[in-house]
Amino acid sequence: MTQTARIALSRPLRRLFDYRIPDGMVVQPGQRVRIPFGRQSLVGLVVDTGVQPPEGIKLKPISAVLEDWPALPDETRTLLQWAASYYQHPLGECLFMGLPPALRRGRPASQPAEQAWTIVPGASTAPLPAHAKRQQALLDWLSDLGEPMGQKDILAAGFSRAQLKALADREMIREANAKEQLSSRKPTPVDTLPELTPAQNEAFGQLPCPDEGFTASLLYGITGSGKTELYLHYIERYLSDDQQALVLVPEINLTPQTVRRFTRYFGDRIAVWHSALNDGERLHTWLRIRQGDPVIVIGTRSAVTLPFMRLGALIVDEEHDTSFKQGEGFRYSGRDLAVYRAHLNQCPVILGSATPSIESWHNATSGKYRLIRLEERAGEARPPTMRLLDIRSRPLEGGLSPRALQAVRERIERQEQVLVFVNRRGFAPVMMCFDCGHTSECPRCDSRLTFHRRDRALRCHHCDYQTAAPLTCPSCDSDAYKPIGQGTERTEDVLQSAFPDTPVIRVDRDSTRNRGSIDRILERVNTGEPCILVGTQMLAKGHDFPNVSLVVVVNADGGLFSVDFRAPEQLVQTLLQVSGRAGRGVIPGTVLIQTCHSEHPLLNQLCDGHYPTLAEHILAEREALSLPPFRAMALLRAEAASMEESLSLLDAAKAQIRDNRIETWGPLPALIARRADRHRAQLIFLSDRRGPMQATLANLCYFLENEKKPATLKWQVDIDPLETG
DNA sequence: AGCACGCCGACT
DNA sequence: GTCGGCGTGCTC
Repeated sequence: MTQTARIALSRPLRRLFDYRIPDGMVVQPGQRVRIPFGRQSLVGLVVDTGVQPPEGIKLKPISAVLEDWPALPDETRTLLQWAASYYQHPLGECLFMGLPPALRRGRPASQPAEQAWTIVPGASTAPLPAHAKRQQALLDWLSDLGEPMGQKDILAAGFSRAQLKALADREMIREANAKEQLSSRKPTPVDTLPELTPAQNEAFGQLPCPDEGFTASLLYGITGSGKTELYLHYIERYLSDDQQALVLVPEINLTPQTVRRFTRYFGDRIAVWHSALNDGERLHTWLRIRQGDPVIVIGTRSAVTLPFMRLGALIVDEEHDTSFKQGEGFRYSGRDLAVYRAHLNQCPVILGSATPSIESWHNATSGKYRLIRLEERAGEARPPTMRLLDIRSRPLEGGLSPRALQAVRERIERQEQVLVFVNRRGFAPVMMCFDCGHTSECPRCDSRLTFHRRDRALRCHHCDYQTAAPLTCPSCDSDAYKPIGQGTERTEDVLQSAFPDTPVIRVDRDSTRNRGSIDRILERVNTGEPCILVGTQMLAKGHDFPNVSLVVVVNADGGLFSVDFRAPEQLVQTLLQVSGRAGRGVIPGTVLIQTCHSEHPLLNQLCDGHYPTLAEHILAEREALSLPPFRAMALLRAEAASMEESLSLLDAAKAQIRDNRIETWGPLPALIARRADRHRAQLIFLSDRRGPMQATLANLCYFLENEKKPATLKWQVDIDPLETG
């Protein structure tokens, strides 16, 4: 009987292809192979062997195996296969996510050893021409070191390739071999961990012991309670010297500061994984993990697909953060995959947050996860006082009420720092004509253009359209054509003129576009000098500003009356997170929340600062409406050149649903129906049971893929969507 | 996704 | 008369 293999390709195809295994070739699942496909030669991943190929097809043979071990180890492969069916995404694309780009392209799974140089014994005494000063300096330097030095470091020290070559030609230095390089690598010194506070110790005692196997825990720790210390201690205490660990963090939290904090205690065991790594760095780290080096990976969501061989613990920090869910393509949740991964590896997973997602809170309070509470701030810090400021019919300057400005003034006079938070969601500055009411709209989207004062540009935040802001109204030519609403720039200006001697630092996507700029800002704030930070979401996330004593929320109302069912959850999380930036040091913190709805129950509960109450409130609402987490939700989105095309595809999809356990809502045009000249609509699915829903969606994808339709008509499914607008 | 084959407009 | 536009069909 001929040997066969079922193979996945890095293509958006919802099917696999069978090949013949030539005599003498050994192939197992997870292995990389080279195969003929049509008239091209591709890299494939073996999914299964000994399969029954479809009838009437002549199998082509596998050309070669790329290595004799599986590039995807069993758990990683199982994880990605599960994810492919859960998220209805083509298996091949999912599996190839588990490979670094170099391996996807078929490059060898080995690392070219870094070129290093070492001195030839006795060479330092031999004479060099007197004019060869740099060569002499290099020779002396290497001689003093007495061990091999990487070429990168030599060049970084100011020497040139020419100087290296000259010395090599004189046979005074030579290339070091791998063994010499390895033995010369010194472990970085590590500090001992600071002691835990009594409250932290109490929580620590409740964390799962790894020999319990799989456990999922929610660590609910208020802002400033020191969750990171707990993670550090957990790894230190429970991870053995030969085990690997994964710490997932939101993109924004993976700053050099975070990494430094871990490296201080774990030295060379720390490896980072995020979108800014280049292909060489990715390959290097991937190989380290695949070889079973006892690394502790700090990474963003895609790190969950790394080929861990001896995973001992998983931590998801700020687990509520929406950046754990990929927003396009393979729309997976890194947090949810981490939980499944822990289950596969039979190891603990800890989800940490001061404002847990409603899903996780539900899992914890219903007993599916263990709930660990840490409700005391570490050190001297006390929770901040939160107050609502009603701004109905109050004069505002740059969005700030007189009372808020007065509060800022008091803090600055006391040499403290202030954070002004602009919740830009639905509150961006637009240009409006005060004579005819004209507002500038994007020609390609159903949205208004945002005014950027720096370069007097009008930009669309939903596509890449931009244009110079006209000086007079484009409709009636009136001079009364002015920006309205508050953006960070306007608030920044008002604050700067009110406090000319105090630095006003704006932190938003525009001011942090350059690499490392956020880090420079953080360092500046950490000097403790009085300053005013003005910014968006970015400021809400996990940073520690010990000298900030006042947080002003310019407008809290964006999420109060949204059509998106997750808006209240996200509003509460954002406001509590940003409030948590106040009073982390010894100075007590105050939070002022400006609102036009000071009687709103959600905002009033928020001022008690007690997240569990809010979470229970939101959960009760979700239950009443049979929304997640009480029912599973999925979304089918469509976009096309016209709304009719989008809606008719969704109608056809809806007609395919015969299972009465699945409820459908829609199809309806999206909140922003036209975006970059594409007309978007969506169909929502809800069900009590995940199984039937998954089966139905799989059939639906099969149907839609085989339905012939114009090339411009695109569709996608989103399981557990975060945005339903 | 590629990459082919295939059938209609402006060029040496 | 040809080069080339991208429509649709297939890849074990």
